[in-house]
Amino acid sequence: MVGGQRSWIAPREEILDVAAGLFVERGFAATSTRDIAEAVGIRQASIYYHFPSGKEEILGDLLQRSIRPTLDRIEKIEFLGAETGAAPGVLLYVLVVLDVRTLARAPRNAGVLARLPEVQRKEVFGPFGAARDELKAAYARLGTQVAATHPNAAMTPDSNLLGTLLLQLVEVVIGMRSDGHRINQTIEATVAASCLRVCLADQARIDDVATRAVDLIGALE
Amino acid sequence: MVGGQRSWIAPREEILDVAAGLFVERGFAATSTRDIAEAVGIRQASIYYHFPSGKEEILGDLLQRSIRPTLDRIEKIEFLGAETGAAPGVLLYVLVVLDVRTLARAPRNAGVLARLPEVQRKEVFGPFGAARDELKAAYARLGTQVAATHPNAAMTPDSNLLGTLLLQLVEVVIGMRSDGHRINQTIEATVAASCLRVCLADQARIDDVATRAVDLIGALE
DNA sequence: ATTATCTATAGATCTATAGATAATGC
DNA sequence: ATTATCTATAGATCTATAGATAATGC
Repeated sequence: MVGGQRSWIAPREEILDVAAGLFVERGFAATSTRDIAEAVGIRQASIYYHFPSGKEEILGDLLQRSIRPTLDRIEKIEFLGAETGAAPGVLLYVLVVLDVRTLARAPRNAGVLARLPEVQRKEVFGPFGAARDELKAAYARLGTQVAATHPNAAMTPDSNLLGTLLLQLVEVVIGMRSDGHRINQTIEATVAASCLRVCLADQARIDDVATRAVDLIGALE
Repeated sequence: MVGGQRSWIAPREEILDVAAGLFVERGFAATSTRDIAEAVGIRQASIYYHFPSGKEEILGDLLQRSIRPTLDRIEKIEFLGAETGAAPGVLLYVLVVLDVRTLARAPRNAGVLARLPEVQRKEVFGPFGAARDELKAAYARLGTQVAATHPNAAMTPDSNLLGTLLLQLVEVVIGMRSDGHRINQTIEATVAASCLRVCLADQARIDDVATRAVDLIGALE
């Protein structure tokens, strides 16, 4: 098999890509295995050769792929923080910009998948939920550290809530992409600055952090 | 018909309530008219007596009900701003707290419905999307006014983006409710303060605004 | 022998309509 | 006559499996 020519895509990959597009646009339950097969150009039953458990297996794979780079990044950033002694504000800024960028570049706007009702509900997707909780916890840790240095640290939100707010801000780009916006550097920087503001940082500190974040972003991307 | 006893609910209302719960939990496409009927305790075909167009009509009704009080509120608040000369920060704070409270109290966490893929996609729900754009525009107006009074107003995000960020922050409570959290006054206040921070407000101003917002919130609720 | 497709199909849905039934209102 | 339900059902899906086919690899 394995036809030659130009731009050959492994069939499993093509199914994943096409299914991602349909799941994002129509939702999981509203997308049939036949819809996916037709969009790929194969027969409905052939889906089961690559994904014996059907649609759920496809979505499970997509979720895992979408969260993996983000989890790796947390480790790198927190290691880099311990290593170089970079300020928590810088680390948070870096994490936000890179996560925003990942969401902005994800094929088919795959970030939408995390919000599908089936993902919240079916236990098959439990591992994804756990990974997302890790990400939220990282935002909570970094955010709390940033706020702790503020003179009026008594106003810092509860750490869990702060993590939730920060992740919520980052994920604004998912909806923006759905609405047809292109995510540019201005948007990246605004989201990152907004995250720092929610952590009580003032403008002077944000300017300083943004400057110092540039190199780290370049190094980690 | 119209049986007496205690706590009678109009059948149409009961269908709406039960369907809201199922749509929120499983999604639209994954909820069949039979699921709804069984949960209500009637036969599948009887749904069509109350909603001749089926599921879409049910969801359409639910969306309209969920956005209506919010749109009314915008008018009231902006009228009240012109009337009393209240500072834009106070108006924004009031709007955020009341919207958070509405989402927190919505039966079945109906705020989730707005994010269902079918709502974004099907043109039947266009009016709801338009209403939501109005809400976003109100956040953009108020947020921009708040930021304009800041000494470094040059750092204000683009108005559209600011509106999107503020609405995104407010809607954090939808996800929190899905995760089983109860939304208390601390959370309300934190979300509202976070919105003001994104609009460049410092802690002193937030404290002042929060104090002055109390009466307006009471008056409008 | 393995890989990757196909055809065909059972069995289980799901939507929406036609028409019956029964109670209440006028 | 109107309201609100019911039974029954056609017609259209949709999933997942069985088994055939054909190409490639050893």
